[in-house]
Order: sequence, then structure tokens, then C-alpha cells
Amino acid sequence: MSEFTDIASGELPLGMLLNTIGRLVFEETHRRLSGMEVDVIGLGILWLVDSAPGQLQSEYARFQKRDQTTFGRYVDKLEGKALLVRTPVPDDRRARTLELTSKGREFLTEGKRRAHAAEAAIVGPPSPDLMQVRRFLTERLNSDMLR
Amino acid sequence: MSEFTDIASGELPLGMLLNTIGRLVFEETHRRLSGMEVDVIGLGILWLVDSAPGQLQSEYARFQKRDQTTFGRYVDKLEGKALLVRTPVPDDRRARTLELTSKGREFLTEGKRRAHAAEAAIVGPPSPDLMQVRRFLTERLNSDMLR
DNA sequence: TATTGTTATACTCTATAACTATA
DNA sequence: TATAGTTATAGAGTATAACAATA
Repeated sequence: MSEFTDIASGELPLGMLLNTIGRLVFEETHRRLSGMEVDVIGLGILWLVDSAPGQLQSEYARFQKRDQTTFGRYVDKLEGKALLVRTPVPDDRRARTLELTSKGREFLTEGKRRAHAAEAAIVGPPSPDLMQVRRFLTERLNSDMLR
Repeated sequence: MSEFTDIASGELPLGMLLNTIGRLVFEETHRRLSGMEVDVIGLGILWLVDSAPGQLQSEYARFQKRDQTTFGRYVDKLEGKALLVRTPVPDDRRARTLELTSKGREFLTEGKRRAHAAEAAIVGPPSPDLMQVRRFLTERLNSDMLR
């Protein structure tokens, strides 16, 4: 495999890098969440809702740059596991806000712990470099340039 | 959406960051490669094969941390578009090596250009920060710790 | 007319299992 | 027994289209 060493230090397409490393982190996290029946995406939704509870489902979907349908399907699953609840909005009878259940908050605590362990297994322990990567990606996610 | 601003500067799960940004880059690249019917992954394979031609198909799959079946299916597609060729190995009649066609090399040149434009649309123009992110991810991909 | 959300549907990515051929 | 590769199949992620209810 040493034939590839030089290649990898070149300019790999960022899309491929994110895809590959992302897939590895995803799989590792999934393995470590086994028995909990929630994957990285479900965990990310719980985390998001917990951090800013009571927003509209569509607001969360928009923030995650995710299609409403796709997002709704995840919410179905999480609601089915009683990790969060949909609450009707009195002012707007189309809308639902989201909120974690106490079971959901418990799950989130343990889930985050396991997710961080999984990350460390793939990208190494917390470090200034890793923090910078995280910061860069977070800033881009927050950018209004996207969608 | 400003309700989320503070959240995003917190510690989002890396898996989710990679997944979300990766998906956006993937989709944008796909859009810009449209008409060429090759996505980021196909492009990554062409790039890899071009950089170290004549290796076994299985070697490339291993380097990309990708299942043989999945990798093989991409090779099918690329071969179907005459962008690369499989060549039997005289010494080992089970094995095939991969190599780009001249059409494949032409495609790669243009494809890389478009992929970089797509990346810039999502994560911004080349910058020291972006380079560092790329370097970090590349190093992790190269790490023997994985798989 | 536009928005919130769901249902039905289809497509793609990915891997597992089983297999052939070969080493 | 192990490896290179393919075929068949299934599961999960994702989005589009069509729709209902509401604003």
C-alpha cells in the first residue's frame, strides 16, 4: 500500500475526504451506539433540539440543511422511541414544535459520550488541530451562503 | 434561525459535521459534473488510479477503506463509460489491474476543475484554514489505525 | 399563493452472503 | 485455506411529487 503514500499527501478532492472520513466516523459511532437504535444523524437531531428546544420541526430541518421529508422521517423514529415529542402549536395548527423527553435527555448524555469515543477512534483524541477542523466546518455550516 | 447561532459554536458531533458538509459538497459537485454522469466518488477513483496506475482493483478499494463490492460497482460504471479499463494479470488469473483511458484522463482534468469550483461554493475559496482541514483529514485517511 | 407537514414512491449508496475461479 | 472478483439481495439515506390542512 506504500505505492499510495505520496498520492495521499497531494490534493485529494475535499468531497472524497469528507465522504470517506465521514463514513468511517458514522460507522464507528453506529457500532458504539448499538443497542440504542439511534445513529449519528438521530443523535445530532436530539442534540440540536436539546440545545434550542421548542422550535418548529421545519426550523431544525433548515438548520441541518436537510430535506423536510428526510428530517420528518428521523423525527418519526425518535418519537417512536419516546426520545422526543411533537407538540401542536396553538397559534398555527399546521405546525409542531419539538422537545426532548426525559428519556431523550438521558439518552443524549450517554450518546454524546459514546459518539466522542467513536470520533477519537477515527480522527484521534481531542487536539488543537481537530478543534480547528471542527471550528472550520461549524462556521461553514452556519454560513448563510449555503442554501 | 438566529436561535441556533450559539449552538453552532458549541461542540457539534464531528460525525454530523462531516456528514452534513460532506453531503453539501457531494451534491454541489454532482450538480457541476452533470452531463458527465460521474460523482465525487467516481472522480476520486479516477484520480487515485491516475496517480498510481496499474495496481490491483482490490488495492485501490483497500486504500479507499471501501468494500470490494461497492468499489467494484463504481469500476463497472466507469468502465461502462470507457473512462478506465480492467486489464487481466498474466501471473494471477483472478486479478485485474486498473488504468485510465485517454478519455478518462481528459475527463479527470475537467472533472477536477469542476470539483474544486464546487468545493469553493460550499467551503469558500482556498485558504490556509481550508488547507489545514484538508491536511488533517488526509493524514487520518492515511493512518494505519483505520481498518 | 405560500407554508407545515405527511404519504407514497423511487433512486442511490452501501454492505453481507454466496459463489466462481484461482492461488 | 485464503484471496480476487462478481452476482444477488437487502437495508438505509435521501429526495421528489402529490397531497391535506392552514396561513
